[in-house]
Amino acid sequence: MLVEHSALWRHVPDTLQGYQHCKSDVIFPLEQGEELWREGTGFLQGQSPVILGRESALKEQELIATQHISRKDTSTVMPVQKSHTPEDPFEYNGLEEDFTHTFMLTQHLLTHTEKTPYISQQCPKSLSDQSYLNQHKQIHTRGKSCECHLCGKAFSNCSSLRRHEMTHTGEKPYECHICGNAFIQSSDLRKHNLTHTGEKPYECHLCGKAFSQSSNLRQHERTHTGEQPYECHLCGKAFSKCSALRRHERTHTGEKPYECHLCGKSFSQCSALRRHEGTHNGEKIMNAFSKYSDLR
DNA sequence: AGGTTGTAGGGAAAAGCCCGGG
DNA sequence: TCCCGGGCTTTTCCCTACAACC
Repeated sequence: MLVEHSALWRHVPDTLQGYQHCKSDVIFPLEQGEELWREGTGFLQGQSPVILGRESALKEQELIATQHISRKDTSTVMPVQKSHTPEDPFEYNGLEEDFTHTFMLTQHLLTHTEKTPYISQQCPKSLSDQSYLNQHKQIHTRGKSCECHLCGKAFSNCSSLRRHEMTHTGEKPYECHICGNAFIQSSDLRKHNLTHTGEKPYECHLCGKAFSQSSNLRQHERTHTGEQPYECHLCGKAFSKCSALRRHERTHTGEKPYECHLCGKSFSQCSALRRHEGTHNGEKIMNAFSKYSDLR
């Protein structure tokens, strides 16, 4: 099974994350051997060259990750898994070590690929990875004084850091009394509670449709505005949401991750597989019917 | 013509994480 | 410092429509 791109994407520092780029904007060019970053001309021109100046390292990283990362007890059919929990570790075949977070694994992988440490120009600190260094720079440039010792990310106050550190430790202090799901932040629990109450406080002013989360409303509003911020860099076709772009990109790559367990035929979309499986059900019914007829 | 498939539009639900303000 | 609300982002699953093909 291929590692999902989120493993790599999570590794991209915030200097990228504020941008309206689907992660495939970054990953796909890498797969095609393109440069994300060129001095003054890169498609993310104007951002820190830190990330994109190391496209070769990223390519190598993804290649290695693709070759070595496997999830324990993976299903061969399901293409993408939910986010990973501490109980759901990643395994690096090369060393047979478990990593509770994908980013830890990617960081670890870099220890095999990069030899030169990255030195902060503002302090004596040296870091094993340039994205760490990028995070670390915020301490000097943005007055962020609290730094995560695990990933290098910097925060303006230590309570933010403590909360962030829970993403590493797996600590989730806010638990739902109804279903037992736990969350790092109280606001996340409140958001979750709306799924139990059915409350939908966000209403579209154009059609009145209501949503439980503001982001779902925003997604919906694009159906009114026609906004399509996600563009395929191969054919130029644009989509209103990132997942639609990623689905579309499979038409270029030929990737068909959904396989029929009855006939082995593969499909690019889950719903296409399900529809196809219905044709087998029709066959089963016809077979049963003909057997019944034979008996009579 | 009808069945099957490829593709895309859009909805729904949910979760992870960060930021800024009180 | 902590809590809270808001915002951004992503993911998965689903249904459906339409066109093309066999």
